[in-house]
Amino acid sequence: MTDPSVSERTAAETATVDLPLSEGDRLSLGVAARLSRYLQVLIQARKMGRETISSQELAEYTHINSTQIRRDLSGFGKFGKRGVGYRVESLVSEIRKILHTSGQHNIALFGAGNLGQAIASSDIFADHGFRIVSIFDADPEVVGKEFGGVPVRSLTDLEQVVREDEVVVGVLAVPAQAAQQVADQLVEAGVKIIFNYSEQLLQVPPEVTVHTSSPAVDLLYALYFYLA
Amino acid sequence: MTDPSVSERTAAETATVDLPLSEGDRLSLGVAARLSRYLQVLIQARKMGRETISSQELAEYTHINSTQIRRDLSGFGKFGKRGVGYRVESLVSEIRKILHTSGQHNIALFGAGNLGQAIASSDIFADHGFRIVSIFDADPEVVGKEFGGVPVRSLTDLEQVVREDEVVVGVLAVPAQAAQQVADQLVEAGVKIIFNYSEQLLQVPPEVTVHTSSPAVDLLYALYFYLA
DNA sequence: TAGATTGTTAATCGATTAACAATC
DNA sequence: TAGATTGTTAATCGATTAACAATC
Repeated sequence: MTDPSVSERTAAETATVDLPLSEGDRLSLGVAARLSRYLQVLIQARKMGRETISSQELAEYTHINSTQIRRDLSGFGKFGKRGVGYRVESLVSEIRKILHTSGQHNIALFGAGNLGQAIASSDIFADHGFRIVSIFDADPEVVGKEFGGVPVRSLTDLEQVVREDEVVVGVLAVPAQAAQQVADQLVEAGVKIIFNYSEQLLQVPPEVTVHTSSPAVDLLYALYFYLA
Repeated sequence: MTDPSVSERTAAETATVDLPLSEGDRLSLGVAARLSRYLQVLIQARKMGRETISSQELAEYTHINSTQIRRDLSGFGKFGKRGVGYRVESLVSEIRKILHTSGQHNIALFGAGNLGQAIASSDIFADHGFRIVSIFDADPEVVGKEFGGVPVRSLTDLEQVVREDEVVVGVLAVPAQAAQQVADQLVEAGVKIIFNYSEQLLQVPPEVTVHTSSPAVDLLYALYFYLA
């Protein structure tokens, strides 16, 4: 609807439609997904001390065509310098503004097993502005411990933590057979985004978004192009 | 190029072009990605004892439009039954045939820390026909141990294992600062697909595919639609 | 039969790409 | 200046969707 590339328009229509996206507009699924991926690379490039980056380099790391990257970005402003590229630091903040994710967001982690501990002690979420406020585990033995500086609590505290710490995302690193029950409790507590690392297919109301992580599926996909 | 939906064709062209994809054709990136995701849901549905599934149900779990699912599948044959849906078991094997991934594929895992152990002891890869033949770790303390029945070996054995066990994928669950070095060794050994769980941006030759896992990016994306 | 769901068409929308002028 | 890279156009290709006949 706000795509400037649509052909077969009258001149009059084009004049109004080809304007850049105004702040209030909602991004298309594709644009939001791509901007998120640019951000991933930019954050890491910044860590490595890079000051500028070209659309060509972004293309290599994201596997997204460089023309499309420039096109995506130029829809929101002139962020680059011809002959130079984009300033990493400023592009990070521009994309965060566009995605409305400049702030800090709180998440709750479920499961203090190997995967839960790996997540808690990595800074993969922290780098993108997510703070793990609590780890929940069903095992009384681990409740009270800490991983990556985050305390492990009992599932009975779930609703209170969600409310008091304004948790917007629940990350499930629990066994498949426990996943649905935790999801139900998260839905009950009002959480609208569930990130599922278990293999369980989760049943949730339509207003709740479930993202199921699927490394094996990603592998199958990569493998196809290797085999074909 | 083999898309049956392209309009504006002459009748004569249509007659030859609208045929289903022949076995030798290479799938488009999009189709291959979607088929992989159908497979993920089907495998899990089968685990749960489901015998049939409708395009509508597949749509709910994959967030892919149900018409597109039917369209994707009907390009390869008439797999469904009107009024009933698709037989889970047979659809699994049909999609595996299309993706050329009916066989067993060997992978090597790098890093025996929390994440490595979590991967080794889950059956997320096994469910999709991937076998972890070896875990590699730089720490001599853990070399010789086993996780999920898979032995931990020294990185010096890398080339030999890749050759003898026909490893096609390397999965990196190592700290960011160790990732590039392992990637270099994998490239050296001839591995063409690297699955990167570290945050490191990897430099590899063009014939090697790197997939970098990015849970935080997926979260940012989900969050955008929650906030907007 | 009645209800459900596939397979398919037709129309529109968004993604992709090559090409290149503008400009740092 | 010369080289590099953005911003933008124009054309094509693939994805998306509604709708519905076919049929289980």
